[in-house]
Amino acid sequence: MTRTGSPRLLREINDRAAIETLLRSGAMTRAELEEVIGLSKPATAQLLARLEEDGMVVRTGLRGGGRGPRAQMWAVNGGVGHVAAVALTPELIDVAIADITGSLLAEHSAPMPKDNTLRAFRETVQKAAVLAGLRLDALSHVVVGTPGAVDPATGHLGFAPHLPGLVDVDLPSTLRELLGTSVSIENDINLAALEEMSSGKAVGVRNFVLFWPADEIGSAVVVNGVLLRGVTGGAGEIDSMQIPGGRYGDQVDNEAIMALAATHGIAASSGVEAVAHALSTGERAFLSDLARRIALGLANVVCVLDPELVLLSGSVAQAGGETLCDLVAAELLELVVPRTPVQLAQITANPVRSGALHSALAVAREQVFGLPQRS
Amino acid sequence: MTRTGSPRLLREINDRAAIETLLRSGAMTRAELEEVIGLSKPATAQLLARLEEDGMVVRTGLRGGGRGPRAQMWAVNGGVGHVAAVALTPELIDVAIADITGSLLAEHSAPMPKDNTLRAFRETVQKAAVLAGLRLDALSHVVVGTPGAVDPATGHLGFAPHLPGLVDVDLPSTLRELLGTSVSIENDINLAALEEMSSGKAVGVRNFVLFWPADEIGSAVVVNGVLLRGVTGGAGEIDSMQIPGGRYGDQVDNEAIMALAATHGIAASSGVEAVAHALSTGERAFLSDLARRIALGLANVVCVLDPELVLLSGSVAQAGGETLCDLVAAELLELVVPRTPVQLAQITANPVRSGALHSALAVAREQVFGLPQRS
DNA sequence: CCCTCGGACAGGACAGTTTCCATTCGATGA
DNA sequence: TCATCGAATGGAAACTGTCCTGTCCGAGGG
Repeated sequence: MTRTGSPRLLREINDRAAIETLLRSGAMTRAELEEVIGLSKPATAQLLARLEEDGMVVRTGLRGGGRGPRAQMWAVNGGVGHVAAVALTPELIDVAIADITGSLLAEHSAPMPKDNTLRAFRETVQKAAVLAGLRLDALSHVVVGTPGAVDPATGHLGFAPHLPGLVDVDLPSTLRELLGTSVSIENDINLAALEEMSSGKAVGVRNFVLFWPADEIGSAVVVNGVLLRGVTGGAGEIDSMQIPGGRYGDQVDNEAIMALAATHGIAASSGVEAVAHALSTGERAFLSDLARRIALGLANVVCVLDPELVLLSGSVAQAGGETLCDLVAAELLELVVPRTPVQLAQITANPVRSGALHSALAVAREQVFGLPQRS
Repeated sequence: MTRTGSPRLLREINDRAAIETLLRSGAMTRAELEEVIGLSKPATAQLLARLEEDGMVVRTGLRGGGRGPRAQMWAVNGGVGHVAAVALTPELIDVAIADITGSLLAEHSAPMPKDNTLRAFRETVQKAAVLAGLRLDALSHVVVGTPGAVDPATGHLGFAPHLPGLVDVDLPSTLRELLGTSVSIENDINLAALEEMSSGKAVGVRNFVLFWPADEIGSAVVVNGVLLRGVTGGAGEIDSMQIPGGRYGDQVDNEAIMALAATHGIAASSGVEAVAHALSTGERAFLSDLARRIALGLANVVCVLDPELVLLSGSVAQAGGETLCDLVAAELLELVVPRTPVQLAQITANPVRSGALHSALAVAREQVFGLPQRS
């Protein structure tokens, strides 16, 4: 039940601390590592020697400049593990390969075919691996970011995935066999939230909600620094939330936004276009109405979670910019007691794939080093 | 940043494991303790001798019955710390005193006065302490359970507290000075959830929602085994949630339930009475309507959190019993994708004070033993 | 009377700390 | 320009702290 408590445990604790430090801060000298992990000189030296013996760390040159001899620099050996991150959309299969330190080794993408989806998936990942000089079985872990969510009980992809050939199967098992590696599947919005948390607006924020109005609406919930997935993988799937006027999804999805725009005399072929048009022409009434609708649903989320921050992301939010964001914040203030700040998400360049990469790194590091996940 | 990693750390780890085990399982012999914490016989003997020296553990008699010599029984010394749990309602100040092992030492309650609330509070707690043979400053920690929630930023009690004399002050600081001890204030529904989690229907459930329709409605949210409080202390305050028909609170509070009952020809002086009456006369239509209203709000909570379980508690839910519970579950199934089970809460005897006691014990144990965890 | 179990002691293994020494190389001053 | 100093690196030996294995003794029950 409880930990063993033998001296061996100390080794593990210190080894993990050292590798974690080297991963977080990059290459450093033995003296710097001492400082961070709090071990003495001989202990740190032995630790590094042992990890080098095991191939876990490598020497990466000498540091010059200061007084005294040039200090040996140490870094985690990237070769001990590799990961793949895949962003799946109805249009594209987008793959990135990195080593365990997080260095990007290769990128490759291919259009999503009409059929033979699985085969195309495998070939695209394999091509990316080859570009990185790897075989598929060299991948420690693969994270696939996709619309919809996987129910852990069944492995089926639920919540309107729009991905032909990937429904009604146990997707994690299927992909695991297809690639011959450990695979996990994560909701795309969740991954975007992960990315905001590690290098966007939500750095250091332990409780926030990322709201994503696009073709489909959805959200990601982070509680105590951990992504909330839900028992059936459906946490944050607020499309079916009931607000005054009916289902939330029916009021802020693409069609609803276009319809709302039409009532304000704005003709547009998509919600994004309508918002962009309204913004450029200074049509505030439409944006206010839209903001009120968005805020109605957000208010319910804020009631339940009382988060530190609400982030708006996705194409519609980005089109609306700070203007829409401020309008939503003002409407939200009228509806709920907490004065939750609303901000635009920061990451715009492929947040899903970046988040998948972070997620894959966390899993692979746990596999290879036994590290519990950290950001 | 990272832990020191010296051999001394092992001591701490093992000491904590031993005390945690003794707290969880009660008195035991050295051999039994060995088994649980995984130390050898001499190490465990030394550990106990050292803890006895420090006054942390005591010998509690000998175990007989088996072969061989009678083994010494060891237990945590309850005298190293004491806690108080207070349940505050508009009617009553209800205090319990326990030692750090959780043994109840004294109970005492007094009616809530119209004014001089703070003085009455202090005197009631002090009386309880005296009954337990203690002075106020012997209390390691006091947890006060109350309607409403404390905003950590201001210390003010928000969300309709109904407690005269306790609003518009920095309540934690005020009470801390009043008692001269460490005090924390916790929402009553949150404490009820804590109690369900430690000895009710939610044992082992890491993600659930406790819904509490009574005079006021509210809920508690547990995520990853941790109570979610929210930045302003307002997590779970779903009273102001917007559902079709308006504010959730206006549709399922006491008055709304009576009004709804009236439309079904049921005259009652309270919501509880209306529900009880409907149940005894087999008036299903009213209960169905009520269940639908309740489920509408719950559906939104389930959308956001996708919990493993929804518990219904509070007087109205208890009056409705399994019948109402099943009706709510059925309605919920129509509204959301996840098939979240809905159950009646189990703890009916003063769940708030019991939860406060657990909470206070957790804090005091961390103070006294440095234990990071909750049992 | 013997077997079993609790308690205690001794020797050894493992991990890390302290202390000391040799080496290197920029900085300082003659 | 060159010698010297001092700071920083790398390594080795001796010591401390913690726990484990093995052994022994004595007290009870069967």
